[in-house]
Amino acid sequence: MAVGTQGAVKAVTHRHLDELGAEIILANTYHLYLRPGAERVRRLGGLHKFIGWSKPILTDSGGYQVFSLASRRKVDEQGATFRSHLDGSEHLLTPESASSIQAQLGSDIAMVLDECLEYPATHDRARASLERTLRWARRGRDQFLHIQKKGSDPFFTNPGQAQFGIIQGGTFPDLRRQSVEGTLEIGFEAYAIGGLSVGEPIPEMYDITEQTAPLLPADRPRYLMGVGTPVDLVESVARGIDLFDCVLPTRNARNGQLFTSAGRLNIKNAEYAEDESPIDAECGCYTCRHFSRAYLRHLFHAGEMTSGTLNTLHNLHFYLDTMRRIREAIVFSTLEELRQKYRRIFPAVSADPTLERDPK
RNA sequence: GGGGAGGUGGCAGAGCGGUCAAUCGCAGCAGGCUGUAAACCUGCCGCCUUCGGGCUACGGAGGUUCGAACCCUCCCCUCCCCA
Repeated sequence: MAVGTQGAVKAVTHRHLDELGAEIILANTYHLYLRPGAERVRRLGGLHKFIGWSKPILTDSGGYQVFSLASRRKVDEQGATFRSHLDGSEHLLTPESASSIQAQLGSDIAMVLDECLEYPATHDRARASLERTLRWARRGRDQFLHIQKKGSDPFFTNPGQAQFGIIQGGTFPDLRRQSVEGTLEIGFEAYAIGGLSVGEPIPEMYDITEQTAPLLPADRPRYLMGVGTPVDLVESVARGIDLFDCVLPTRNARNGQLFTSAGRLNIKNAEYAEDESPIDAECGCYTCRHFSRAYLRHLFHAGEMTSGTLNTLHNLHFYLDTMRRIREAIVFSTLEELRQKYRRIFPAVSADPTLERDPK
C-alpha cells in the first residue's frame, strides 16, 4: 500500500496510482480527524468520494502516532491524549473514537487502535503495553460492531468496512504469542503485526515476523505494518506476510533516494550531473522511459515539484513491481532466487542493518 | 569637483585588540529516512593531517602592540549622495 496519510499520496495523483496498478492506499485517522475532520468527511460522502478514489482504502488508527508523536502525547488506560501538531490543541483518541472516526471516514479497512511500542523496551514494559493494546482492541472491536449493527447509523458511510486487529509484544516471542492469542480471541476480519520497524535491528524484525506470522489465520491477509525496504518485503513474504505499507518509497523519492535493480541510488549526487542514462535501465516506469539521471538530478537541486513526482512514480513502480515479482516467484516456486537477488541488490540492509542507520 | 560608506572564506553578510580558521544564511559535497509533525533531517564545507594538531589567511604595503580581521599611515579598488 502506498501511504497517503492525509488522503493523498504525496507528489502524485490518483491517476498516477491507477496507472501504476496500485490497488489500495492507506490514510490516517489521526491526521484526517484533525483536518479536515471526520464529521466533515462524512458529510462530504465519505473518504472515497471526498478524495476521488474508488478503490480500497485502509485507514490506520492513530496507533503509530502514539509512537511517532511520543513527545506530544500521554497515554493512559482511556486512550491517548495528543497535543495537535497543527495548532497545539488537545485531543483524546480512544479505542472507541478511533473506531467511530474510521466509520465516519468510511474506509474499507479500519485498524483498531493500538499502542505502538517503542524500541528498545523491557519485557515488563512490552507486556503491560500489549495487555493494554488487547483491552483497547476489545473496546475498539465492540465499538466497531456496535456501529456496524446499527447499519443505517448516520455515522456509518461504508457498510462493508472491515476491521483488522494488531499484534504487539515488542521483540519478545512469548509476548507476541500472547498478543496473537488475545487478539484472535476478540476476533477481527484480519490481523496485522505492529510495533516493528521502529528501530530494532532488522534481523530481529525478521525473527519476530517469522515467529508471529504463522500464528495468524492462513485464510486472512497478514499485514506487516510500516515495512519496509524492498528486501524487507521479500524477506517478510517468505515469512508469511501478505500486505505492507511503508512511507519509504514516497518519502525517499522526495528526498532524492531511488530504489533500483542495482540498489539504492541517490539522485542528488554530483556523479549524475551529466549522466544521460535513466535511473534504472531495467525499469519500465514513466520516469525511466523518458528522463535522464542528469535531468532528474537537476530537478531535485532546482527544487522543482516535478522532482518529487517523477521520483515517486519511479519508487512506487519499483515497490509494486517487487510485489508483482514476489507473487510470480511464488507461483513458479522461485521465491528463494528472488530473495537471494534482493539480498544482493540491497546488501547493507540485509547483511548489516546497523550500517544503514549509522555509516560510522 | 564636493560629501559619505565600504573592501572578510564560492555568494551574501556578522565580527571591530586576545576565547577567530572567523556567527548565521545560501550555494556546494556526502549521508540518513521503514503503520509520514518529513519536498525533511544530520554531518562536512581555507590547505595539510598519524585527527593530537600543523600551516596560510580577513584588498595591498608598512607600523603600533606581548598579541591585529579588528588601531594608525600610505596605496589600490568598489558603491552611494550632491553638483
